[in-house]
Amino acid sequence: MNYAQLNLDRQICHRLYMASNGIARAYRESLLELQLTYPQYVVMMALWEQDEISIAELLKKTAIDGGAMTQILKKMTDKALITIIKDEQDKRKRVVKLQVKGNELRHQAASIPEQIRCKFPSINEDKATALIALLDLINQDLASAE
Amino acid sequence: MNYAQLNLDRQICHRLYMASNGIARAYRESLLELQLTYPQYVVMMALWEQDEISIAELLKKTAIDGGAMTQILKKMTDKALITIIKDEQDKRKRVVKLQVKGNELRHQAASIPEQIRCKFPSINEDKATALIALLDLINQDLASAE
DNA sequence: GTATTTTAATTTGCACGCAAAGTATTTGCA
DNA sequence: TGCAAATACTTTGCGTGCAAATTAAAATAC
Repeated sequence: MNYAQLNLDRQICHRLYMASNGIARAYRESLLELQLTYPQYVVMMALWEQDEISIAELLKKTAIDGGAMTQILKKMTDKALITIIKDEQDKRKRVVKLQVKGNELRHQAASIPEQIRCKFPSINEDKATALIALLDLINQDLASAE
Repeated sequence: MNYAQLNLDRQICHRLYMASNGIARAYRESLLELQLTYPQYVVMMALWEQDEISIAELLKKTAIDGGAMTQILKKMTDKALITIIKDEQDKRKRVVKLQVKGNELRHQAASIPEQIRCKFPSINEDKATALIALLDLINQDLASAE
């Protein structure tokens, strides 16, 4: 039996695992001053792009797990960053809305992307573009497999 | 204030987040029949490559968190895949050793890499090579930042 | 017009990832 | 020699990802 593939196999997925965890760690440091975790930051980014969207839309935009989202939104509500409004048209839906504090946080967050970029000096614009294209292929394969 | 970067920023890291979670999900399905989680599978792969290594070496090879490793090894010990031996030279160290059942599992695992590869038809050999090179840059940047 | 199915969201239980604190043991240095 | 620092691991508490079960409301079927 040929076991060589068991090594090859680890090449992409394990590197992806390390990179994903590592980047989340890199964010953690910068996000500490915003009192946000990385997934909470992703939710904020989604809301800064488009406010007052339903939880279902937020799940689609962020690719965060539904069960986790409930907890994440609860904590963000506790921090007075957002409020959750019942949709009167469709009573199953709930709409997430930024609070004043949530909008203000955007100013503080503005420097984060640059801080993160500095931590990856090897990734110039061309490499970033190439990496994005490759990751999109993976994510498309994943999406079409569902 | 320019908020455009908040979108750009998400491009790489969020795609990486989705890809990493998605690939782990893809493995979960195949690993179900082996009764292994993905991190447990990574530990097995490391041991199949080199048996009887210390926990510290295993941590280095797998990039798994130390606290998590203790729990993972405990579960793998319960499943009789491995045993943990005290190092007589250095009593702080513990050595992980495959049991018969752990070695046998290698046969079943041999088909996993091919199963996973089939789930990513867009990633041919060239693209895999390119992706690996880019991820290595990210991981190097992360490593040198510590 | 009621029953079935689908959709939206929450809850639960488990497995990590992570930081920080704790416990041994060993190393190194004064 | 003795004591502080480093190393190897474990423990704890929290946040999240995930699957599966649950609840509620809307859409669809019949």
